Amino acid sequence: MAGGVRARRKAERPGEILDAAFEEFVQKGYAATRLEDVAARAGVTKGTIYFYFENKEQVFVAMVREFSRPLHIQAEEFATSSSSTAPEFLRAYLCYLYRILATDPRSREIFRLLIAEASRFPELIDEHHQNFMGPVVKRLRESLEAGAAKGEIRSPSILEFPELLLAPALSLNISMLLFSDRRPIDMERHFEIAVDLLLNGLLPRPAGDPGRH
Amino acid sequence: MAGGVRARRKAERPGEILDAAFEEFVQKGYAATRLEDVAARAGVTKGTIYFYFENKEQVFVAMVREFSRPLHIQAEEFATSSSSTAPEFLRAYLCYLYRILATDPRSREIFRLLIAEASRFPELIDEHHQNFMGPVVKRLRESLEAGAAKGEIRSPSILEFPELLLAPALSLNISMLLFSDRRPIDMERHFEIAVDLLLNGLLPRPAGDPGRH
Amino acid sequence: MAGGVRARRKAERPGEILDAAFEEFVQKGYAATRLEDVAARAGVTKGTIYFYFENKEQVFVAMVREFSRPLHIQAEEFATSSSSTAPEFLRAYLCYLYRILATDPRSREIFRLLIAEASRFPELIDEHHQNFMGPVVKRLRESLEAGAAKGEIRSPSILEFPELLLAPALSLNISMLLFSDRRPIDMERHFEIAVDLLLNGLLPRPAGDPGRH
Amino acid sequence: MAGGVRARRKAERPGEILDAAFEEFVQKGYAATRLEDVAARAGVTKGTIYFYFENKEQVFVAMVREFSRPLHIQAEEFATSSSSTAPEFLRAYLCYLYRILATDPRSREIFRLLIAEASRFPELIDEHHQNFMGPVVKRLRESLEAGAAKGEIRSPSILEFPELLLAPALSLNISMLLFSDRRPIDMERHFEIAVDLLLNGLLPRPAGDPGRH
DNA sequence: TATGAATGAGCTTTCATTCAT
DNA sequence: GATGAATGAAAGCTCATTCAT
Repeated sequence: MAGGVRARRKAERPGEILDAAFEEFVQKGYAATRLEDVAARAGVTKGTIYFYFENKEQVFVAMVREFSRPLHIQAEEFATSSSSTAPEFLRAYLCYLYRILATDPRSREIFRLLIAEASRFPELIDEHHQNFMGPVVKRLRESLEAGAAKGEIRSPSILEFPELLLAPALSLNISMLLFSDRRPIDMERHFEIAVDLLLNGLLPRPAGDPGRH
Repeated sequence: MAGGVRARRKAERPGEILDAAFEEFVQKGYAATRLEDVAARAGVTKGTIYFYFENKEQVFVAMVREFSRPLHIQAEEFATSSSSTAPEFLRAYLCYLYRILATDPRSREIFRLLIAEASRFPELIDEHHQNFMGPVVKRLRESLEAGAAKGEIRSPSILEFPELLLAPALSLNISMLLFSDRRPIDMERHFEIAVDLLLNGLLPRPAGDPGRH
Repeated sequence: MAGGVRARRKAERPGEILDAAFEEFVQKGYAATRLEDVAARAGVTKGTIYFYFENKEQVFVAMVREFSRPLHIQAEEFATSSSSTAPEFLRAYLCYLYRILATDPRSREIFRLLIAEASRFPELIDEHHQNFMGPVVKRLRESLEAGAAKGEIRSPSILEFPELLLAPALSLNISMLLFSDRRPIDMERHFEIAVDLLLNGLLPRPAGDPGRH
Repeated sequence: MAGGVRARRKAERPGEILDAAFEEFVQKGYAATRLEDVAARAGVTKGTIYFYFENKEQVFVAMVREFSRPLHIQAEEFATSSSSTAPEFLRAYLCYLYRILATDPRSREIFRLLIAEASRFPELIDEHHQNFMGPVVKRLRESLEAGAAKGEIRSPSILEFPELLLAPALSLNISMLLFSDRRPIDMERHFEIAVDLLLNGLLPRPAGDPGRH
């Protein structure tokens, strides 16, 4: 069919524009990105962008939403996933957070953009909080509560700030943003050490303490 | 004295401009800040800014340097401060980091700006790394090494990423950036819980383990 | 045809802008010309100029090139035109130079601009030298050489500075620049007298003087 | 005496400023010259210039007047100098014009500035015409007339445009402006050839040609 | 006299946005 | 649907000019 290719093209246009927008916004930030460069990268002209999106802000918002969706879905899935013992779950959970915040380039960059442009796009932050941070912290709290009830958690005060468990992954993300090319980081190792630190702490146990297997 | 008022004025002008620049850049980010607004806030006109600074970039750079100086001095002092036992030092150290990254408004905002504008001002990041991050991590590593030698540290692998100890403070900074007004945070409590988490970990000790008081 | 008017418009825009630029630059010089005035004269807005040209310098350069082209073409043609006897050719040649430098308003003004803005646009001078002055002087020298060989030229030392033959036309150009409106000049007459002066000199020959060795 | 140096300084200030202005205006042209650079070169500050001169225009005007004065005086002297035979006078005259227009750097540059900025400073052109061009052309015409009466001049029509005799010197000036660095010019030789060309012309005379109708 | 901080009008340049085709 | 020429509101920056000291 003659119109097939064209129709498919047409259906894909917005996505191609958002892909291009992602690259440009990540590279230069919101204000310094020119819609003309986005268009060029997407292989269209400026006018075409305005056919699909209201204005520059909406391109940014749509792009962030588009690239955040997988995160939101995963967060949702995690929130309803079957739990196991607290230590096991927490390990799996931290692993997931590392992937989102530090390992997977797409997610990592989206997070950076949110941090950098937070004050200009409060509604995006709200969405992110509602769709990602909220479920994640909620699920985290439930697990910690369950663990605390079973005596698997040493100090239940962590329930006041469950997001502290995100800190290492977040910290790694920021480090990569700041010192990106300057020194390579072994993320696998970073993860292992962070898990060990959070679960078992820095200080040794008194003699005779086997810790936990 | 005849020239007193004017001379004093003049000597203070650059500082007043940088104060105004701080407010504006923090509020709107680098690109969205208009130098005219900075001037108005400083009580001068555009031209005056160009009398003291080469261009917008240099205003930003000078401002970040100006507001980073206390940090750099503190970091240097810390790096040469007398140590005590590892647990004691680490607690004091985390307290210091909380003040820098989350509690003191000036330092906190400077840190955010560095994060947000990192890619546009790599030389500022380099400076910050050299003057703040570097000494801090160095001092941290030394303390951890000393502690490990004395058996005060459980797992010496933390020496591979001493900056993990910054993670809670950094995380709090980001949280306040993202969700600032949405919910108030008890930073004192956050600090206590983070210290407890890092030093003693999440998981309980087997029966008979007194941990450490 | 639907797109006709617009397409034609578009194709003509750069030319219209350069026409307007010519008028403004000639009237006020490079530095004192405002691109906004050029735009207004061309019936467009400032932004349109930047759609077709990189910046003010490039507008100037493009304009000079555009208006120099006919000169360069003519110079090239002259350089390859069939010669006749030296006196005949030189007369025709001086006539041509008068047209370029003094009579034709476009060429005359371009020459003035080159003189006035020479230090800011050395590359334009280079081009002009290569495309106009070069061929002209070359052709001139050939003719003088041929004439000298045939004994039609009295003193062959003119070959060291063939451009001396341009002097009257150049001088007239400058006079018109300096005293433009103040007194009208009969250019036809100026030409005749200059030709007579150059070809036959001021002084009478003594009786029986053959004028050549 | 303490005030001596200072008083002398003071008396010299305007001259020093004009010297500096000369260098800057010659180098960059009127519009592109910053009064601040003039001040710096003169070893004073911007404000000082405004103490001695009304504004930028007046600095330029005063400078041109200052540097034109020797020319005007010389022109006046020439206008009243004792004449000799036309050929002798004309040779001396052309020599003088070469010095003014091409050889002496100060005069040469002033002439260029007048050419370049003619349209912005018509009153300077008027002055120059009245004080220099006028007397020179007048004196020239008188000499030519005397020569013609004595039969020393071949074709009296030169009296219609006596300034044609300036053409070689003017042409050399422009050449040096346009192609200054590109090739060195032997000005002595240029002068000799120009004199020969003007006085005796390019073409040989047929035997028995009386040279005047 | 001389200074130089301060001004502000004015210029170049950018770019999101529009719209006739 | 898509184009890209055209717009015009900003914004950065310059610099002649002023004036309190």
